[in-house]
Amino acid sequence: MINIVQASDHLESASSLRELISVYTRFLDNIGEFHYALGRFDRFRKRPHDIIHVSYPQEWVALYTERKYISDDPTILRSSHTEMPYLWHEIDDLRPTQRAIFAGLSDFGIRDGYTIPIHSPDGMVFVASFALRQTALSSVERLAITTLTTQFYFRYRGLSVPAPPTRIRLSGREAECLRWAARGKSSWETGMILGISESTVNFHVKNALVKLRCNNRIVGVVRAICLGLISP
Amino acid sequence: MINIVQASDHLESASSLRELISVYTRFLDNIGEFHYALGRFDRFRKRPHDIIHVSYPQEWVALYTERKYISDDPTILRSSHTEMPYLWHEIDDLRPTQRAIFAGLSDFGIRDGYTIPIHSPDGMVFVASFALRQTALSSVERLAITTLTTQFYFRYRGLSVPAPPTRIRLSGREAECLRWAARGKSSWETGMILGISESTVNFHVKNALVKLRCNNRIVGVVRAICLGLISP
DNA sequence: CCTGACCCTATCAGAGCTGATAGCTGCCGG
DNA sequence: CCGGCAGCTATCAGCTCTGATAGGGTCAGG
Repeated sequence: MINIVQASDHLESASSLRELISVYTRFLDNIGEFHYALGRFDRFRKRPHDIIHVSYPQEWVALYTERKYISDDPTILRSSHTEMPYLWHEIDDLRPTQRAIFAGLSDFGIRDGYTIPIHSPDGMVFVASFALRQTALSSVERLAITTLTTQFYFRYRGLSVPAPPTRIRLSGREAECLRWAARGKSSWETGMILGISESTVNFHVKNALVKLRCNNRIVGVVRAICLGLISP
Repeated sequence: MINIVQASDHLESASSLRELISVYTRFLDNIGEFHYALGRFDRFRKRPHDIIHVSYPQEWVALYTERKYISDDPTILRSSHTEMPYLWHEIDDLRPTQRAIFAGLSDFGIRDGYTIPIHSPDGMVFVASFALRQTALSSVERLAITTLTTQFYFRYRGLSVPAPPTRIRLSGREAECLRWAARGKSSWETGMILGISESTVNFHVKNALVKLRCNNRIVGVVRAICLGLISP
């Protein structure tokens, strides 16, 4: 059995993606024998944003790509609806096309698997899938994989984006006007509520939009909410 | 140091929320001495959906409630923007009202803390905060807390009754049109993107607005995002 | 005292959205 | 085979927002 503390330390001190992956896979290989795939997806459009690492058989990857399985992959689909790790056999209600994917996998001796999804607030999902050959995973192995993968993900995220330096600040009025817009009030109504004129409301909203770098109040409101500058 | 494997086993076999919390807190108390608070929130409206467990000083809880700190709590705010655990001193750009919260905490000897957010795809966030007294957390302790808390969360979610799925269902076109509106596209532009006419886009958006029971697309977009029907 | 940040007001043309109304197709299940 | 639903198209009047421009004010800090 691997030493999770040690593994975590190694992951945390990785200074490049390449190194991170090599540390991760090395520890993973000590847990058991399986193929795995790590990627990041948009939860709504199923397109992969980032394929981080794949150790599936070459032929399977080719088939998967060729047949565009990604748009129907039940593991990715389920991952976009849940934040809980799951075993593949727990997935029910498969469409025929999805059955075909699992059938294809069984040609490679893969009967089951384990997937860990991690959701970001921006709608992205990190999906780590582990394809099992013969043996099922013990609860200890699941714990090790989950912990290792979580730590991997944290380090991966720390390494990948140097954090967007978005320090946008709205003035009190700007935030207020946007807030009422977010609640469905027109500029005139907001003016009534705040006791100022409609033009002033428009003025504040427009200044807010400039700060938020967008050109209509819909995106403005969405962005302000996402940035925590206003709440719905 | 605690045995994580053992702790995880105990958490997994808990058969009630009460038991789960008692197992969790027992193991947690072996790691170190700190107050903690576990809750689940709506990422947009900051209202707590569920306060699972709080071990903060009684007086602080009273003060927190009385002064409605929850709507300005920097740890909750940050948790709704990130899926990464963080130490409280890493939070910068505090508003005066937020400074007041931390100042209030320091009266209880709390100088720093550690928070773990876990996001669900439906826009809920589980937030686990650990208020540290004197000593900082070692990386081993952080790992233990994070692993323990993650396992706790999984079991907690497994135990809690699955929430009734949202009644509102948008058709593919409706969601698509709203999605593009949320990204700042006008009806005409959306029409170009989807290869349909501007009037059709307006038609779909309006139908979506009826379903979402609101009368302009700004609230429509906000609500659809809150309900997890589209992503920002 | 000057600068910068914030706040307030206004006007106007043109683009964009809302709300009501009317009618088309194709598909699915009862 | 019909009804219902999803999808698509259209028109039109009236309201709302956008973008540019041009003024007014307070207040704090250098």
